[in-house]
Formats: sequence, structure tokens, C-alpha cells
Amino acid sequence: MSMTPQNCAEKAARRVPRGEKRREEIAAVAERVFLRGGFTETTMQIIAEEAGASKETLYRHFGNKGELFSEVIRGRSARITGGKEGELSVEGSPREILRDLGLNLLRFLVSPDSLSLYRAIVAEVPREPELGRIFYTQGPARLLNQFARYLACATRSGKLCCPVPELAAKLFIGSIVANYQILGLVAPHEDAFSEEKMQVHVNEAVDMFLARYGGGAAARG
Amino acid sequence: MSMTPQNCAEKAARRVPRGEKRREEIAAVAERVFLRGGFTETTMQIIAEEAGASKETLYRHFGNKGELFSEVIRGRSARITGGKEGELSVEGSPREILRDLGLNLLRFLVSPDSLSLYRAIVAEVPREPELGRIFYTQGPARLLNQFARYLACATRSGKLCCPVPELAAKLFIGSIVANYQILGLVAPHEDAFSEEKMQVHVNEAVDMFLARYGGGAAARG
DNA sequence: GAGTAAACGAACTGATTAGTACGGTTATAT
DNA sequence: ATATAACCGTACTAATCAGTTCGTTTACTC
Repeated sequence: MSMTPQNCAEKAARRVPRGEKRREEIAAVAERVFLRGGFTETTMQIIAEEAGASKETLYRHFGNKGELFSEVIRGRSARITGGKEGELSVEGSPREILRDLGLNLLRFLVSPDSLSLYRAIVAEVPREPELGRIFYTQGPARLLNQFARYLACATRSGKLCCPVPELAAKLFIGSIVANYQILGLVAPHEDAFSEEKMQVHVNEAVDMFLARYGGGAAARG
Repeated sequence: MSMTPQNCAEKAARRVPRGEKRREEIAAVAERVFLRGGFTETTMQIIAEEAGASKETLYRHFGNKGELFSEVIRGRSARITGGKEGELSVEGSPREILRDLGLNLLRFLVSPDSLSLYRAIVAEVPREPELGRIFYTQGPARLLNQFARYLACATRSGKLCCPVPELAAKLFIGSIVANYQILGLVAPHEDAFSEEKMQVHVNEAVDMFLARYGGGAAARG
């Protein structure tokens, strides 16, 4: 078991970059660690070790623990809906679009990462209210706006009939996410999140939505 | 500034009970303090001081901090829906009943105590999953069951038409609570919870629900 | 290839807090 | 009344962790 540079798998003697690049590396590691353990559970020491960094470097780049956490949340919140489609396509029947939106949203919400993030933010808001506002505007609010715009558009073109698109959007999204989010947060028990159950749930939510807001023919689409 | 027993307003020289009675006093104080500050923010010292107790007494009665917290949550979860009406009345039109249920639920959910409790549980579940299960079964699950039973009953009597009452219940409750709960947890900003907005929201949710599940005539009730 | 600023690592400070110990006090049961 | 067990208050231990310091090493710049 010699230790020539080639077979030394333990310490790769990695070339450590400087400046902004190092900063981003550390932020990426911090995101992973914070998501895994939340704010209070995570220590600066752990982040440093996992990033192969020293605490001094952490503090030079981010000032303090709260700032690092804020930056992570900010970045992640922005990526969440940013990564998704920027605007809902108007192609396809409302039923299809609603179904896709609902199912994608549900799958996304019950993912461990989403639940962890939400959990971490909920816990930190009393200490750092700004964090919650950033998350809400970057995440849920953005989605609601996109969806409401789609509803307004579909209403103008006669496919749907939503007098108050913002409200209709909240009702639809709520009917889909609430129960799963509560379950995921307080009683995470795998088999509640089966793909089949989610599809049944979303289908029924779409039916309910269209029964009220489907403009005439579209309701039976 | 003499200190005769009569004018000593600071320390009332209160008669401190022993045994079970003292235990309950302390639990009541702990509930208040935990609700105010969550688990990690709250120290045993603070609870002891606020209860006029010594830490030794806390530990004798509850063993450790986690046990005390668990007991508080257990008690509160049980009281939440237990205090509410045991069974939904079948008197009145579905529209009235849905409206009342929705509005009461919403008012209850956005109350500071409810949000604090939920926040505390969400934060603690990773450390103590049992806590979340207790809360869910005692709180949300119980409400969903009650409501689903009502829907089934109303369906049998022809007032409504819910093929799968459990699912319909989840959709209705979800359409009402989701958005307000998210807002309350991550971006608490007072004016979002005005009585008027909540009424408009609930009315629209009821309309949507009845459009789908209102059996014929009831839909226009 | 030399100088410099960034990074490492290890040790340290200071503050907090769960949990324990103990001597003095008081409610309560007999 | 008196015994005793519960209680109070204070002080302690041990552990954790944010944030700092410093001597050494190393990646980048010119």
C-alpha cells in the first residue's frame, strides 16, 4: 500500500483556487450542508472541513454565519423558479397545462431539498425576517404571478373564465400543495408521496378548478 | 423603603404547591415560553425563572429539555381540535357550513400561537420525528377526518356529490390554508391577514368547491 | 522566479447552555 | 408539632460553537 501521487485517493493534494472562485466553491458546499442540517445544526467548522477550507477563509468571504446562510438562500431561491420555464406556454389545452403545472410543482415540492430549504427558512424567519421575504418573492410569489398571468391570458382568449386570476391561482396551487407540504414537513413518511397518489390528487384538483373556471366547452376538455 | 410583608409587591411570597400541581404549573409556563421562542431559543433557565422554579425541579419532573417540549406539544396538539366542535353539525346548507369551517380554520391558522407552534414543530421534526406524527394525527388529520365524514354524510343525503370525500376534503382545506400558511410562516406581514381578504378568499374557495361537488341544486344554494 | 496576498490549520477566547450538586427553606401529611 | 420530601437559589461542570489570531504554506501576478 504505497503512497505514490497516483494511488493516493485520500488527499488529492488538490489545487486550491483563490478569490471569487474559492468563494463560490465554499458557497456551494455551504448550500449542501445547510440544506442537510438547517441553520442551527450546521457549524462553521463543518462547512470549513467539508470544503477543505479554514474558518478564516469563510469569515473573510462571508463575514459571519448569518450572512453565509442568507447568501445561500438568496441564490437558491433565485434559481428555483428561474430554472423553471420563464413563462407558461399557452400551447395545449388548459387541462393539460394545469395538469403539468400541478404535477411538476408537486414533484418539486416533496423533494428532500425543497423540504429542507423550506424547513430551514421557516425556522430562521423569526431571527431574520428579511430571509423569508426574499424566499417568498423569489419562489412562491413568482410562481403565483406566472400562473395568474397565464390564467388572465387564457381568460382573454376564451379558454378559461377567471374573473380574478390571482385568486384563482392561489386556490389551485393551494389545493395541490397544502396537504403534501404539511405531510412532508411534519410527518415525512415515504409512501404518502407515491407518483400514483400525486396524479390522482392533481387530476381531481384540475377537475375542481375547471368545474368553476373552465369557460363552457373547455370544462369538458 | 422597608420590606414588611405588606408592601413587598415584587415577590408575592407565593405559596408554591408540590407534586402534580407544580408540574402542571411549570408545563403551562413552558408552553407559553416555547411558543414564544421555539425550541432552541428557549433555555431551561428562562422557563425556570418565568415559573419561579429551580432548574432542579424542572429536571425532576421532566427529565430533560426534549421531554418537556414533547409533553407541551402533545398537550397542545390534543387540545387544538379537541376544543373545537367534536363533529361538524349537519344543520344548515353546505355553503354555510363550508364557509364557516373555512373562515374559522383560517382565523385559527393565522393566529400567532398557531404559527408559532407549527414553526416550532417543523424545526424540531428532524431531531424528533415522533413529535411531527403526534401533531399531525392530533391536528390536521383529525380535522380532515371530521370534514370528510361530513362530506360523506352530505353526499348520502343528496346535498353534495363527493365520490371520494377524503380527497375532496384535502382539496378544499388546501385551497383555503396553503397561501396564508406560507405567508404567515415565511413573510408575516400583517395586512395580508385582513378579515375582509380572508372572507373573499373563503367565498371563492367555496364557490369552486360547490361548482364541482355541489349536487345539482345545492350548487346554486 | 520572486513577491504578495490568499489560504491553511491549529489553537485560543468568550459566551452560552444542558444538566448536576448542594445547603437552606417550606409545604404537607401524619 | 415534627418529619420529610419537594422545592428554591446559587454555583458548578462540561460541552459546544461563533468568531479571532497567527505562523506557515501556496497559488497567482508581473
